[in-house]
Amino acid sequence: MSDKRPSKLATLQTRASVFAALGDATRLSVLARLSGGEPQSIARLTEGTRLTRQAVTKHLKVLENAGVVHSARVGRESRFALDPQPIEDLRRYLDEVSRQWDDALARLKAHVET
Amino acid sequence: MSDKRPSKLATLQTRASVFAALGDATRLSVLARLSGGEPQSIARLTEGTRLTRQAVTKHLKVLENAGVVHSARVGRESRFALDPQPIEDLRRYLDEVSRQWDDALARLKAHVET
DNA sequence: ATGAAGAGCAACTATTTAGTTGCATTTTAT
DNA sequence: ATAAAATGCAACTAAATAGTTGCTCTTCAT
Repeated sequence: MSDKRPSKLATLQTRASVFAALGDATRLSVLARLSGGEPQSIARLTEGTRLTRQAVTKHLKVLENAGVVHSARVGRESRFALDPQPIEDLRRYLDEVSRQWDDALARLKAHVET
Repeated sequence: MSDKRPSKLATLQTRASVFAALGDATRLSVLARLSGGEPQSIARLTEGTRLTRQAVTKHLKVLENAGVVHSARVGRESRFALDPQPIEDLRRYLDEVSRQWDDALARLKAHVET
C-alpha cells in the first residue's frame, strides 16, 4: 500500500504556501469579497481596486495554487470561489500552536512554584 | 483625542505581514521550536538546520518585525521567544472568515430551498 | 456578422527576498 | 590576557514577486 501521509517537510511547505498566499493585503481583500459565498468573475473582483485585471488575475492564481480558491469557467467569464478547507487547516494549526504555548507556560509556571 | 483605531488598510497590511511571516517553511519550524516556551539563542535555533546562522537571523528578524517573536539580549547571546498575541489575532480572523463563509452558505441554501 | 466584454498568454521591469561570505564587536572562560 | 563563542553588520548574488503593457482568443448581444 502506498503511503497516504505526506512527509513532515511537505506538510510544512504546503502550510507555508497557504500562509504565504494570505500574506498580501490585496489577496486578503479578495478573500473578504469571496467569503460572501458567491463566485465572482475576475472583472468583478477587479472593480474597486486600483490594480489591473492582469494583476488581480495573478493574485487569484496564487490563491488558487495554494488551494484557497478554485475557478470554473462559465461562458466568457471565469468565476472564482473560496475553498474553505485550507483555511480550516490553518485555523487548526494555529489552535495547536496556541495550545502548545499555553501548556508550556503552565508547565514553566508550575516548575517555578515548586 | 488621538485616533486609537488603525485604518482598515493598515489593519489589513499588518495582518498580511503576519501571514507573510508565517509563509515560509523555515520560519514555521523556528516557530514550532519556540512554541515550547523556552527562549532560545540564535545559535541554538540554527542547530539542526542546513542554513547559516545569518540566514536564521534574517528569518528571526522577519518574525520579529511581524511581532510574532521578540528578543532580549542575555550576556553574549540574544534569546528569542514567541509572542502569542499576533497568532491569536490570526486565529480570530480565520474564525471570522470561516463563520462568514458558513453563514453565506446557509443563506444561499435557504434561498434555493425557498 | 460584428463589436464589445471577459479572459488568457507572453514579455518586460522593478522590488523584495533568501541566501551567502567576510569581517568586526562583545562576552565568557581559562 | 587571550582565545573561543555568540552575535552584529555590510555587501553581494540569485531567484521570486508584484506590477505593467500589448496582443490574441472566445463568447455574447445586437
